[in-house]
Amino acid sequence: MKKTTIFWHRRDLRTDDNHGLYEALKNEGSVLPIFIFDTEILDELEDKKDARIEFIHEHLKEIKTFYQKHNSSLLVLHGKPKDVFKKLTEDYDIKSVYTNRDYEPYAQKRDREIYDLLKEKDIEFKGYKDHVVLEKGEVLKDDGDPYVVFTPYSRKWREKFNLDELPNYKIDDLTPNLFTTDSFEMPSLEDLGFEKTDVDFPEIDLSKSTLENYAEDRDIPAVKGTSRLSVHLRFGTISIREAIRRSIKKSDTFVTELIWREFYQMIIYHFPKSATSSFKSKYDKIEWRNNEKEFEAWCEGKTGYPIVDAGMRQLNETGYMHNRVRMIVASFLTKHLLIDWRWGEAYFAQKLLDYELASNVGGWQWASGSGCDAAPYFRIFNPYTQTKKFDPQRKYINKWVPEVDSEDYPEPIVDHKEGRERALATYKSALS
DNA sequence: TGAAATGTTGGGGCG
DNA sequence: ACGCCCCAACATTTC
Repeated sequence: MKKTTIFWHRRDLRTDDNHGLYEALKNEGSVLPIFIFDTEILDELEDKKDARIEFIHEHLKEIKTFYQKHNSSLLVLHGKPKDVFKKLTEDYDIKSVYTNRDYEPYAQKRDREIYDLLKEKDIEFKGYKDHVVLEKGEVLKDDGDPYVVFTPYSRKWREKFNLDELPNYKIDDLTPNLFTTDSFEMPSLEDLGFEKTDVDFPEIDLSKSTLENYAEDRDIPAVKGTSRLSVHLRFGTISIREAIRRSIKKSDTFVTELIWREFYQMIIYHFPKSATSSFKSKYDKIEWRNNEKEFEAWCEGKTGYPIVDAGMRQLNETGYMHNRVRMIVASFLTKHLLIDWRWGEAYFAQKLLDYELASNVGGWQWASGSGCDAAPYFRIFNPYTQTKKFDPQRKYINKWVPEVDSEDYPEPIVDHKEGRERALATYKSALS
């Protein structure tokens, strides 16, 4: 049997500027690219019309077309990664497995298991930095500890970053016959137990005008002022290096957002427990009200607070919510309604096309006050003030809550002043 | 990557 | 001209 090297695609659904793929082709012959639809993850998804699965599926088709142009194919599998690899080691004489590193707790555990499994059979498992520009261990305090505060982290990140040294892993120069020549059928969406949706996927906008106006426009939800990059970065349909190359000289504010992303990736790697418990443990003492009826009203966009309801309806209808509004609805849920941030986090996980655990947990813990470098708990957003500042014409509100001025629109679920004071009292007693 | 409460200042109306 | 009050505008502090 011919020696084969596997390249395992995960959250890097592209062949262009892909570090692990580049290394596999550079160092090995006969590379077999694979992707696994992981049932450990898929089985957790309640809605069988999940646009994210469709997004992955669509992009796998594109990747496969690319490989086919090189007389190869893409092997798409369905199952538990461990079982899949056991089978692969029986079907192929595998020399090594290449992949790109993933810093989430589940991925870390999965990769450790695969590493152990392969090691028993004397197969190398090699991971590469691809998802971020600077990873764990590269941006540390002078004493070697990871940063837990954003501002000094970002300062160090910018110090370490060098545009001229930013690699572009082009595989066009590498010999294409390094791929295996097998041919595979890809499972359909239905084979995987999912259905087509009618969701539109956002297209990347890194145009000159968008980036130049980014600092000013990004906070206005009625304006199309953001890059729409999130879902593409999450699934790696664009490389982070390419995103930086195209933006770094045009908008500092935008690059700061990309640094926030790396900051949270680093936090989840160093502090995996923060995915499910408060970064600052004393915040776990807060006595959440966790009223299910109120949670339902929040989910459905029926709180009687127009800006909150607009955000939740945008999320429900499109799988996306403007970032400014994400902060407002998160503050409202955790402060005004005193509902556990994990409930909100889980709802976002279910609905957001661009759901990324590290950023989502980071954002929710920031809003609830429990996170590293979070806002102090007494910073409570006033939904009306936020509306005046960021949606003064109420364009965004009118778009998503057309009945806002009619009798059908509900009364506020809680009075702002009372909600604010209740939150202050509850947090204060938990933290004192 | 707040907002509200409280404090300070200074212009203007008025007796 | 003066003191007094009101209050907007701004600054500071508090939550």
